[in-house]
Amino acid sequence: MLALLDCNNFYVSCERLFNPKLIGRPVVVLSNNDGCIISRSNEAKSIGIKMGEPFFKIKNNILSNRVVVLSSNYSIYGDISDRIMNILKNDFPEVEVYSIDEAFFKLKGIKDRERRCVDVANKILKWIGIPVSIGIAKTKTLAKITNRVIKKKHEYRNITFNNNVLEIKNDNDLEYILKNTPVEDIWGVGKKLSVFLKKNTINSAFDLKDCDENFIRKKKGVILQRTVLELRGVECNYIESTRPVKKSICVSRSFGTKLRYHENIRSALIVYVQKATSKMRLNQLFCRTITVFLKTSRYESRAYSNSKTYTLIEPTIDLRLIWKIADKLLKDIYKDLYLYSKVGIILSEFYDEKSIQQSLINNKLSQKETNNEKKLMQLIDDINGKFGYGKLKLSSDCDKDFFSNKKTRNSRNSNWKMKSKYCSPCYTTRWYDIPKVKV
DNA sequence: TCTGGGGTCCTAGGACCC
DNA sequence: TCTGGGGTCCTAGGACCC
Repeated sequence: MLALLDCNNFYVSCERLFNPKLIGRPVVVLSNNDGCIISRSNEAKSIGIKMGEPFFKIKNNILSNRVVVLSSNYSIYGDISDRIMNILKNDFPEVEVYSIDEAFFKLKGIKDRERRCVDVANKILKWIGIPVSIGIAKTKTLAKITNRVIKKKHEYRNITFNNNVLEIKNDNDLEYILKNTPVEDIWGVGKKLSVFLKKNTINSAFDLKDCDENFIRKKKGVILQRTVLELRGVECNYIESTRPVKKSICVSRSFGTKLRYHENIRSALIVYVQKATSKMRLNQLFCRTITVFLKTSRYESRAYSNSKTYTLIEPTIDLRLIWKIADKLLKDIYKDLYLYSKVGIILSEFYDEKSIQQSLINNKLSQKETNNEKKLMQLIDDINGKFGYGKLKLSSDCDKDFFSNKKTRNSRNSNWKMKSKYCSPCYTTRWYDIPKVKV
C-alpha cells in the first residue's frame, strides 16, 4: 500500500497564511506574466472560474464577484513546500516528492494506516497551516483517483471519509468509485487519449480497467497499458525516494510586451543564460549541449518558432563560454520579421566532474585552467548568493543608458520583463518582507 | 492589449552498420 | 523477373504531468 499527499488549493492556501483577510473570499493565483489562472480557492471554483483560463478573458467575472487576484510568488510556495515535505520525510521512511504540492510515500508494514495519515495531515495543518488530503491505495494511479474523490466528497455520498484521508477498503467501494471517475480524470489520460478512449466506448475508469490490455498496448503504447494494470491494482510505477539526476535545465519567460529587435531579445536571453548556468552549478553538473529557442505567440497569425542546438566536445561549466554559444545560436535563428513573445535556453547532456571525457585532439584546457574556471564560477555564485541575484553578471548584460546616464531619444522598447502586477511580498525568504508583529 | 514554465518518457522513422 | 536479416543510434514530435 502507498499514499499520495496533496495540498489543497496550494498557492492560494500559501497566500492565505500571511494574509488572513483572504480567508472566506474567492481568490485566484495567476501564472507567470499574469497570464492564466493556476490556483483557485473553493469560493473561486464555485463561481465557475476554470483552471488554466486566461485572465483577460474573465476580468468581468472577477470584478463582479470581487475576486482577489494575485500574481504567483514561487519563493513563498517553494519554501512552504519544503517545510511540508520535511515533516512527511520525518514521519515516513520512503517519500517521493512528486511536485511542489504532492508527494507519494510507502505504507508498507505500517499498521493503522489511516490513523497515521490523519496524524500527519493534522500535524501539517497545525505546524505549517496548510490543509492537505491523503489518498491510500495499492498503486499510484489508484491513489490519485482516491485523492480526487476526497476533493469531490459531495459527489460520493456512499463513501465515508476520515477527515481528509481516504483508503478504499473493499471491492464494492472501488467499483463504485471507478464507475464514477470519468476517463479524462485518470492520471496519465490527457485530452488526446480521452478522445480516443471515448470513441472506443471506454468512458469511465471502470471501463478502462476492464478493457483489452493488448489492444491498448498496440494502439497507444506502453504507458497507457501500465495505467490499465495500475487500475487493476498491479503496481507499475514505483516510488522513487532518491531524486534522479536532472536531464535538462530550461529557463525561459514570456516577455511583458512583444519584442521585435534582436538587441532586446538578446538582453533577455543573457539573464536566462545566467540563471540556467547557476542552476546547473547548484546541481554540480557540466553540460555538453546548449539549445536556444525563439518564438512568437502561437495565437499570432504569422507565427514563427525555431531552435538551434550546439554540442561541445568537452562538457563545460563556464558561463562565459555558454553565453558565447547561446549568443551565436540566437543570431542564427533570429529573423527581423516578427514580434516575438518568448526566448529560452536549454542545457542538457550533463556530466559530473569525475566522469568527463576529455577530448583527444582539442585538449586546450589544462587541469589548472579548468580549476580556475570552476573557482571563478563558484565566486560568482557566492557573491550573488550573499548580496542578491544579479550583483555580479556578464558585462554584456547591462543597459547602455545606465552608463551613458541619459535616456537616448530613440532608445528602443526593452520592456521585456514579465508582468507581475499583483505579487505579494516574499514573507519567508527576504529580510525586508518578513511580517512585523505589533507588541 | 492580454493566453505560463519546466519537465519526463515513448515512438516512429531515417540512417547507418555487418 | 529476381534485391536479406538483424541490429543500433539518433532525432523530431507527440503526449503527458503539475
